Amino acid sequence: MKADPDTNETSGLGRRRGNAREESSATYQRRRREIAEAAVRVFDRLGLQGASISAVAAELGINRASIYYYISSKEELFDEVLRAVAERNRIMAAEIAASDLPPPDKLRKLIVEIMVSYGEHYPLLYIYIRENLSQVSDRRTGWSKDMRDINRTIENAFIHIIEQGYADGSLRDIGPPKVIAFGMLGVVGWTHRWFRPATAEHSAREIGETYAEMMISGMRAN
Amino acid sequence: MKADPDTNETSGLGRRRGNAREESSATYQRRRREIAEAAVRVFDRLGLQGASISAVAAELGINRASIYYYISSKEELFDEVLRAVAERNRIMAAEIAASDLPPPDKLRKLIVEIMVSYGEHYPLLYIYIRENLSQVSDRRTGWSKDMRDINRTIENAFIHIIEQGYADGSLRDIGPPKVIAFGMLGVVGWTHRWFRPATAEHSAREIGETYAEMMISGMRAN
DNA sequence: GTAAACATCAACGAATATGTTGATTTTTGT
DNA sequence: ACAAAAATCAACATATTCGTTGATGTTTAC
Repeated sequence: MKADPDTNETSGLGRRRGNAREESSATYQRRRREIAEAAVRVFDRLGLQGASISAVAAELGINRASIYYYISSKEELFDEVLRAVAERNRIMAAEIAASDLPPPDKLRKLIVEIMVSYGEHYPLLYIYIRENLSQVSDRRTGWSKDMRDINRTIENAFIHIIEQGYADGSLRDIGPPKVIAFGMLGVVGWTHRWFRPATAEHSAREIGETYAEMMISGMRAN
Repeated sequence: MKADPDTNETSGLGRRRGNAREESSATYQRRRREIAEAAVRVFDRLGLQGASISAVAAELGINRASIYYYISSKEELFDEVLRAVAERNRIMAAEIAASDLPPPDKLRKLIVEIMVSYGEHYPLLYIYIRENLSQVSDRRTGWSKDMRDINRTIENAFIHIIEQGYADGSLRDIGPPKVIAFGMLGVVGWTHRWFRPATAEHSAREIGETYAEMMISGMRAN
C-alpha cells in the first residue's frame, strides 16, 4: 500500500505514489500533457503569480489533488510548461549570432525570428516574458536563475552584433550597444501586450519585418 | 467611542475611526505619505500582485493594522500612489499631440519626454507599466479601467501622429500605424527592465534621444 | 495635570493557498 | 469475472492573505 520504503524520495514525497514503473505509461503522459496545456491557459489569463493550482484544476474540471498526482509542485508545473521552448529560443539566437551574415542582416533575422517564435509558440513565450518582467521570482531560485540566463544569452547576442556592426562600419553608431540592444528586444517583447495571432491582421513575420525595417534602416551605414 | 452613527460610511467602514476633523492634520498627512512611500518601494520589489499589506507594514516596522488606519484597502493604496503621476503623463502626451510640430518631431518629442518622465518619477511609472502588463487586474475594476484609459490615450496619440505623417508625406510608410506605435511605446516601456536612474551611465533623456534617433531616422522621408 | 483626540497594536474571522493522505472509483490485464 | 494497478477525490493540516475591532499607549490642548 504505502510507497516502497526503498524508493529514493529525496524531496517532494507526494506525487505518483504507486509508480515504480517507467513514467511513460500511455495515459499518464497524455494526462500530464493535458494538465500542462490547461496550466498554460490559466497562466496566460492570470499570470504565474496569480495562477493557483485550484484554478488549473478548475480549468479541467477536476479535483485539485489530482494534479499533484502528476506534478509535485507549482514550480515543477512552471518548468514543465516553459523551459523547453524558452531554451529553444536561446539556441536560435546563438545560431544567428554565430552565422556569417553582415551585422545588419543578423539583427534583422534575429528580430524576425524572435517574433515568429512568439507567434508559433503563443502564448508560451509571452507568459515567460511577463513573468520575467516582474522581478518577483527571486524566490524560486533554481528556475528563475535559468530563465534569467536564457535572457542574458539573447541580450548578449544583440549587443555583440551591434558592437560588431559599429566596428566594421556596417552600422552607424547612434548610441551605446546595450541601449540599442534593449531597445530592439523591447519592441518585440512588447508585442505580448497586443499581439494575438488568432485575430491579428498581420502575421508575426510581417510584424517582425516591419520592426526590423523601423529600427535597422536608420542605422544602416550604406 | 464608536464612530458617529451619522457619518456617511458608504462602504469601507474601517479606517480613520475618530476622524470628523478635516483630514489635513499635520502628522496625519505626513504619516500617510510615509506609508505611500514605503508602499512604492515594496511594489517596486514585489509587483502589485505580490505585494501584501503585511510587506508594506514590515517595510515600516509597524503593525499591519496601523496601515488600515490611513488607507481603507489595498486598492486605495495603489490609487494613492499611482494615479496622479500616470494622469500627468497622459496630459503630456495629449499636449504634444496637439502641438503644431511636424509629425517626425512630435514623435521624437513624445519618445524623449516619456523617457524623461520615467526617470523623473522613478520607479512609479515603471510599477504602473509592469502592473498593466499582466492582465490580472481585471478584477479591481474601477482602478484598472482608468489606468487602461490613460494607456489608450497615449497609444492613440502615437497612432494619430504616425497617420498624420503618412498622410503629409513626412514619414515613410513602413507598416501599419498601430504596429509602429506599439513598437515605439515598447522601446521606452521596456526600459523598466534595465534602466535604474541612480546607477545608469546615461540619463533618461539621452536614452530617449537614442531611441528616437533609432526609430525615426529610418522613417524620415527626406 | 487631565481629558480628549490621535495613533498603534494584538487578536479575530473569513478566504484562499499549498501540499498530503486514506479511501474510493475506474481502468486494465488475464 | 476478478484482482491488481491507475486515477480521482474528499478531507486534513498548515500557512498567508485581507479587513475589522476593542483595547492600549501617546500627544495635544486647555
